[in-house]
Amino acid sequence: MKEGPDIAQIGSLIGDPARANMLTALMGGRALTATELAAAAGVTLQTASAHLSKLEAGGLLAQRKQGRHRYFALADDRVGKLLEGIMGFAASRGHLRHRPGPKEPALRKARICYDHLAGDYGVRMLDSLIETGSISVMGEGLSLTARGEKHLGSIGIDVSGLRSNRRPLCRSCLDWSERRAHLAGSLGKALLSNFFDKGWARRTENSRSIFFTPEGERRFLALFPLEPGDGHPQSGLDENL
Amino acid sequence: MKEGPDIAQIGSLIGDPARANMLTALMGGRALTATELAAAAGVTLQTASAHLSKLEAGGLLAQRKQGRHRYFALADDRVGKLLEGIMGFAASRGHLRHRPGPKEPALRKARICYDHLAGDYGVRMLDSLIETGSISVMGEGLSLTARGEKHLGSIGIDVSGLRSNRRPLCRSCLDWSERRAHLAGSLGKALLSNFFDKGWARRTENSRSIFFTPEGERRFLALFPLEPGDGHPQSGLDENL
DNA sequence: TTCATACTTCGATCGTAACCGAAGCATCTC
DNA sequence: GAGATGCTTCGGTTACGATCGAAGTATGAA
Repeated sequence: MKEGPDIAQIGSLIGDPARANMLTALMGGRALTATELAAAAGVTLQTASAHLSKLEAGGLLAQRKQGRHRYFALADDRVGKLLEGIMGFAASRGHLRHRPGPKEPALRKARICYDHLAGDYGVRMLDSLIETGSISVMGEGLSLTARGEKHLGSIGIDVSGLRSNRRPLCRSCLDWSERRAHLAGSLGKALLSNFFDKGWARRTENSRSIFFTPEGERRFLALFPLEPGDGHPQSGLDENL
Repeated sequence: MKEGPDIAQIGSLIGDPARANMLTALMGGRALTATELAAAAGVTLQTASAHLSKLEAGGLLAQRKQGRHRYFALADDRVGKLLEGIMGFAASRGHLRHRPGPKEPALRKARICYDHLAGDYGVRMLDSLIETGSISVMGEGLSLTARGEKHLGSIGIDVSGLRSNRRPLCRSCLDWSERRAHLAGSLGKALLSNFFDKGWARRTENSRSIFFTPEGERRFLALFPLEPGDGHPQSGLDENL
């Protein structure tokens, strides 16, 4: 039969638990050293080294040498999208890896998805942007309105600068915990960076979850209000789970 | 670390060559028996049976008993989308499973992707629909215009009937061979069925490729004309590889 | 009932890949 | 230079899962 691309190869790359743990850790968006990834995967350094070689040879990872450290990161955002897609599918089938632990709620509330905000807060942000007319929904796609450009400009997002980027401005990304869409693309990245810069939120160690300060949380919720009782303004974006 | 859904489990399901062959064969859209799938995977019936049990337990396959046959199919179109996504990724990394063989050109020209048309012809069809104003592109999404509804109605597609369906009407699907988008969704399915019903094209045995009759090919190309020299009318849809 | 077909289950084999200890190489610090 | 840290390579063990032969079950045909 031998038809089409070899899905078995990348399946087996993702299929090993140690490698899957590494990839999941790297979904946090920042580059990690081999030692950190070994800890994340729960294996020794030698084993991790072998896994990392395979992942790199398979085109999933990129590495950058820096002094005596070797930093690994996802090769590009297509890898992130692929992984989030598989996560969404796995979540929909109930293949959760764990009994819900103490870190689970934080992860569902706000986490990083490659480079943008996901989880309850991520979904809320997109919902609010749509509800207030900053982003319009067209079929499966999203586009920033003139009103939205002004709105985001007022909080310090340089939209025209982002437009010159090759990467799409708005993109929807299916959230595995909420099973609805959140905002990806260069705008999604810029918004999350903005929150970090302002000190509203920060990354947490060893986890994809994002910690909001009380003040940051207050400001975030005020900036992205939601009409009470109207939980699902995203027409056509949440049907695919 | 143990965060999020278990991507390793579904990765390992897809990661075995025999199972990957089975899934690829089932991307053809029709249900196959265990014996047929064993042949497709190149393993004995006992081995195939074990694989099919795992795939079903993992939620990738659904089975239907019919007499003494047991038919297997992809569980739903989300599985198809997941697989096509992985195929697209694998193709972009050059993980082709084979040296290009004799069946390869036919597969690139026209093939079935779960239930709709893919390959060169699939991409052409969407390009033409966009160029003639039947479908409009909005960000990453697609929507059928009033003009398009009339146009397709004239060839026997009942668009209003499709709209009542829960499944989205238009959806773009990334084509692994062309690396551009083709039309999925209920409309994509309806169009391919229409071609089959009219006798323009038919499925081929043991392959995902679609055979067009000379007459059908002529009609198809006439129905979906393309401005010469304008190869890439899809703005924003082909950037993601 | 008898036979054939379609498939599953059992049991055993076998190959591969994950794994780690130990040693080796590279880079930084002092 | 000496020592420490970060990582890779080598070699050998081990465990898991893919595989198939043989036997067992279910459905249909004669």
